[in-house]
Amino acid sequence: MNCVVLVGRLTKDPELRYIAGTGKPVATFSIAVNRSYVNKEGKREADFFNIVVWGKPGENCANYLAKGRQVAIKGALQTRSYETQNGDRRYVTEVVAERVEFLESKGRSENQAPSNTGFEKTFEPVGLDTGGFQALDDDDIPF
Amino acid sequence: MNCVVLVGRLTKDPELRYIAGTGKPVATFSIAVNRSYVNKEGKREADFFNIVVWGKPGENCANYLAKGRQVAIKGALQTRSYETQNGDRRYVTEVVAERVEFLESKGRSENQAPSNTGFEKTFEPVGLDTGGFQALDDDDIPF
Amino acid sequence: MNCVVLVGRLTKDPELRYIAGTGKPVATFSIAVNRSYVNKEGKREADFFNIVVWGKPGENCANYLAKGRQVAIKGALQTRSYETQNGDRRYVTEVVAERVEFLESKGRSENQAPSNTGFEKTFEPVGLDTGGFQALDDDDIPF
Amino acid sequence: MNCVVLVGRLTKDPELRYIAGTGKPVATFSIAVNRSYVNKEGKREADFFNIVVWGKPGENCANYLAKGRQVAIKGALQTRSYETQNGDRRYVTEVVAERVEFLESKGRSENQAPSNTGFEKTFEPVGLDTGGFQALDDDDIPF
DNA sequence: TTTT
DNA sequence: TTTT
Repeated sequence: MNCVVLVGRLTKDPELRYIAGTGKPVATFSIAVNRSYVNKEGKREADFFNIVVWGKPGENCANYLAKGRQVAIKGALQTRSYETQNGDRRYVTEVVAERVEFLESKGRSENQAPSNTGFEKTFEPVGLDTGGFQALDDDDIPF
Repeated sequence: MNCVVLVGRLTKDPELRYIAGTGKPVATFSIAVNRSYVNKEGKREADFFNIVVWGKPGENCANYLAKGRQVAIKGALQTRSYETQNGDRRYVTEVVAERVEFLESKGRSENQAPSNTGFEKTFEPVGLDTGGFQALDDDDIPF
Repeated sequence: MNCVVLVGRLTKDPELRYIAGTGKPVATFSIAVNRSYVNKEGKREADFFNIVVWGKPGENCANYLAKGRQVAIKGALQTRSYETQNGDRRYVTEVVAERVEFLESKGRSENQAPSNTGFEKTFEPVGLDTGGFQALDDDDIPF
Repeated sequence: MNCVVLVGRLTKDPELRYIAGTGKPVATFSIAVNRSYVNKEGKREADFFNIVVWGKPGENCANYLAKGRQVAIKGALQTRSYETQNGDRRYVTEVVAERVEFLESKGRSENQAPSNTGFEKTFEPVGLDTGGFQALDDDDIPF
């Protein structure tokens, strides 16, 4: 059992890639999630998480999301390791999203999805298409 | 909003530390969580996550858990950064457990909690005492 | 292990009550959560859930939330039974919220929290004070 | 966003039905989830939830699960209404499972899955086949 | 109507 | 650096 739910805001625009060979789309972005408590200086900090979205939903994220947009994400925590240029192994934890819901943003208006996407009206949450969970090759690391 | 639920097995015995200054206990361990799908070779892989448990529940983990034990964990994902000896910043993602439930293990009997803890009978799940969520200092990194 | 996370909108204003004897505050309201899929008529339906929030966070909900506001809720599923006037037992499932985050609403402006609450600026998510999980007496049923 | 994770034990054997028309299988059962806290008499109570599992995973539940077995369930909360014989509308909340993992039971041995299912060895968690989320007709109520 |  |  492995379940993660996060609500946060994109720290920059999503990146969309297509896996060599299969052509499978994968979007990656990171979100800032405000902590529920404040630190000793009385400030609310945030945590930053890398999100991976496979398939058509990934394309939807790339098309409709942008820096500053608020999203609700459900998925699974995943660890991945890769080799650095100096040959040692590094470990990364990321969230493979099974579902991404676009919440209202009202952030900086320059970051808004263009109104002609019809997004604000249709409110189309994206679900991950089946079979979306699979490993990236080492030479296919999205971050 | 930041919520993680995992079910997995300890990869080794928990480590218990006490924060310098406050004396606050903190247990750390990592768990293996089997993936829900199999890889191209038809094998079920696992993900490995670092778990942090503060306070009395952390002490309970240190006392009653051991390598191989199965647990259900609820908590929040957290990122932490630290400086390496060569001066660059490294980021770690871990799960700060708000609740740890001990599931039946029946693993290798040498790893079992001793029966005189009464654990098997009373089934005492541990809850995190309040206020347990706070940052570790850089010189207090548990991993 | 018992964990629920929901994002939805209040179907009406919260109700605040104080438990006889202890004086403990408890807020109750229900939220509409849009389903992730559409029905055979191509419409997106919603599910409606009863939410219970104990203590100071319950008072915060009563003070700052109103019909139409969007919230993210983390809590535990709970069943409760009560006797109807004709003497048979009825069962209710509700979500006891451990945490309620106020998301931006921008709904109907009459439903907005008054701007002088400072809510929009300070973004003060509420966490449940400890010990908040306990049973209502039969004569203290909030719904 | 609508996410539930539960760990509990079946209160009786699952029931398997096939929807009239489509022939789609659906398993239903209820589980007892122990609360994380004890009541004023110092006893740990439980909550009872109805679980619905569609498709092949539902058949797997019917085949391999039995009263007393421990499971981890991930899914979505759902409300359903039906009309009673005296014509008034009743509301039910249930968990539509998207994933059911069989945990070790070691309960009453008569309730165990027969060892020749290979279940204990292969540990085959069931995932919900895609498209499994849909409404029951009123005349198809599983509970 | 409830499990260990 | 990993568990059953």
